[in-house]
Amino acid sequence: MGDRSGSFDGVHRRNLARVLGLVHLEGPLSRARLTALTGLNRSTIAALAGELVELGLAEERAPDPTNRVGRPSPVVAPDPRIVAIAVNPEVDAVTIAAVGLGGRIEARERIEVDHLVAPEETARLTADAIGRWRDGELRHARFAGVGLAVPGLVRASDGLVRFAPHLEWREAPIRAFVEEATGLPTAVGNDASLGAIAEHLFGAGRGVDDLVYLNGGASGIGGGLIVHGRPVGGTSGYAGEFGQNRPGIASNGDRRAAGGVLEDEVSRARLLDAVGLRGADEPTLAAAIRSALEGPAGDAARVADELDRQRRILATALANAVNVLNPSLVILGGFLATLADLDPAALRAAMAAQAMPAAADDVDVRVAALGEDRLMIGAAEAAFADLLADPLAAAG
Amino acid sequence: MGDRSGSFDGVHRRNLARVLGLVHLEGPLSRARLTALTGLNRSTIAALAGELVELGLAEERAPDPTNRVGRPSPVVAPDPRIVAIAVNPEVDAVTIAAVGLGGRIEARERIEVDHLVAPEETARLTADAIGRWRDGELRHARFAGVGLAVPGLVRASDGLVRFAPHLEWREAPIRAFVEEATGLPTAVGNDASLGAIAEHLFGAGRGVDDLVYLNGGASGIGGGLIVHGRPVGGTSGYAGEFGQNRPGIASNGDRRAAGGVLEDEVSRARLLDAVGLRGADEPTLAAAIRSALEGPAGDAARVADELDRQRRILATALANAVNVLNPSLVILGGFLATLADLDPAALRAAMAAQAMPAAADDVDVRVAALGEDRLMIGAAEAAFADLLADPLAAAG
DNA sequence: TCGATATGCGGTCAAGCGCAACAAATCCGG
DNA sequence: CCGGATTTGTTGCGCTTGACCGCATATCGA
Repeated sequence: MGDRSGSFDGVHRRNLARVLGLVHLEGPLSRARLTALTGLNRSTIAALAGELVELGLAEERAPDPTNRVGRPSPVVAPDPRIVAIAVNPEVDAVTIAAVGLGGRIEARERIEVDHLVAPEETARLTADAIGRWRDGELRHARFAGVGLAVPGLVRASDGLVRFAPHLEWREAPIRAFVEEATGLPTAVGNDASLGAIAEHLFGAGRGVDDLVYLNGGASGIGGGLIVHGRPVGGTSGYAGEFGQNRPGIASNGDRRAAGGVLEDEVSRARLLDAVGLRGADEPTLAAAIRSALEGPAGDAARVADELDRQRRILATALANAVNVLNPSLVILGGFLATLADLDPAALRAAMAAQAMPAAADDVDVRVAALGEDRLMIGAAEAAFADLLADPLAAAG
Repeated sequence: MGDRSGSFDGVHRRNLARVLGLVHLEGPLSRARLTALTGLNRSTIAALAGELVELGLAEERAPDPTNRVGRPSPVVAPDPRIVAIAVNPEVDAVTIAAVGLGGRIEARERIEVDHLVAPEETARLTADAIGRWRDGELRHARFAGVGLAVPGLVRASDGLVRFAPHLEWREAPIRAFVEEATGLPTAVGNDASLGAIAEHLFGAGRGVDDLVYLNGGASGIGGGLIVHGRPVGGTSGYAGEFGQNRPGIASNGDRRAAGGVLEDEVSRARLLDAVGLRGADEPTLAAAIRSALEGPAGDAARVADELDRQRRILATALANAVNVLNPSLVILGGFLATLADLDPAALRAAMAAQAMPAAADDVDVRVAALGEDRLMIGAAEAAFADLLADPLAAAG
């Protein structure tokens, strides 16, 4: 029963976490604003802020010049020296970044590889990058931990990658490898789930407590859920695998001949195919689709058909999620954002037609906001989680 | 900002709620057991228990005779005089019950009606029942509130029934009606969602923090989710409408000609049809199916086919939910329980075949445990919610 | 009957937050 | 340029609450 939540100690820790969490999420805040946001007393906020400064987690600055009467309030900001290391191994590269407590990317490296990286190699690359930064541009930084965004199934309890098809990792104890190599506490998560967390905290889903996030990548469709303002992991942390779902009803009689799942039907590869590309980044693909739609009639019709087909199937999947979860927001990233952007009204209408009217009325569909920083921010968030949950235990 | 969660007051209230919640959920507990379960000090538990007794929410009894050494510890039990009124309007009857804090049904009435009850009439029937009980068998009871389990879409914020197709209620402010008629604080919820809560707290889902509940009734398929140990309502409280989902992939080419949703394909009416019945309770239906399967070969094959078809479609819907939510348990109630019981292995296998292997491995499929008391218990839980969340505010 | 175990009870202690009074910093109007 | 109004930081005090300690008490087993 080590939680101590019923005791004074618990209150103090919670309040400390609350203040740190606020400056982490909202950026620098005046003490006055913190008293208003937390409901705590001025004197309490002063004490808590002082304690965070002493722990090296926050800093207090001179008040911002404001044009209002009254004594100016000092500004509490996350200590810029606290950073987390975010790592995202992919098929063609490993991206490593140092992310500050405030959410800023302090440093970033994309290490191109000409072979599939093994888990051990990923750990080594991470340790190397940390070493370089420790001696160089981040000489004064304190490294809070490492967060990995892995494109595959990750068991939350021990950070084991059950299966990452494109990296060809199986039952890889990546957390252990990275902790061993770096000496830092490490968190591991599914890339799409971490993307959902990032969008929820800093992106298109700010302040929204119930949302569904779907991301379309080259490797398939992943996603994540936020319920009650908290990320949903499920029992083992596998939650959010929308790509494996089967939307739409099987036509009567046939025993589900085509075993197609969502990510077989709604796929980036099919879009590339339709416009005759072989690998392109998202803007290129979007531009190619747009120009194809305005090109020769035959091509245009074929591309429009494929877009329409994918949009309808995606709409069914979204409608299913909306019926079950009644979210206030659906966020689409990757090529799903492209698909949505090409005709937002059509997607919305198709979804509304298949979801319960009441639930469909509540839901907003938006495009992801964070771009290529998303996974770095999500992974850093995972790395910061312990610190933010209990600053005293993690930094004291 | 009236939550006071950061202050001592907050600690005290939380601890009080914790102790009351434990005796509510687990039944009578010795003070010694409470200290172990909460991690609080002996003296603290003694004080909290005393306070609950003074508030009239609990009672302390002489120690149970135990065969262990040491001084026996007094037993803390929920005060049997505290009751909630649970109401479930249906097409052919309104069921009203008085449920004790311990979860026991203290009184119950099923009022048959020969017409569809209006919301106002439901409120009146509830007030009448309370009046009779107040003067009669529950003379000494304290009524904590009213909980309604409505077979339809309920907006959580104000207890408005958006649409209850079988009752033909539309935009019915049932909460206001019942509060007006009874003078008691009233909570309203969807019947299946409340059933999920009941099964989670007292039934097949005890102690399970991530579960999916699906109930098959005459009117369709409803459900509820528990995530992080908390019921999921969504933005407006509509969450859990699995019946409106479309499982299975549309066969290529055709534009989803059959617009069938889950509850069109997996339905009690079709099962009744298959065995040639016209309305029967669940045991009768189950018996009819079993005997049909052992009857003439032609009939048996037809019934088996229909069972198989429904089972496959249900399995797809379950697999979708398992992929997205990674629950540790799926609970099936109503005719879905019958469907599962007839061949549990087949259902499980069909689900596992369509879900991600890792997620499918984690999940257990069980049949609901509470029977006809389920909705009464769920509705009572909704009525007790305020009291359990903050005993001081609600009873002081 | 006595020792071991476990609990209740009362008192003391420490910790955390709210509160109130005072001081400081800013704006505004004359 | 000055004084009042306003807002907020600072400081010391007091209240509340739960932990801890010592002692009394209750039960069981030898």
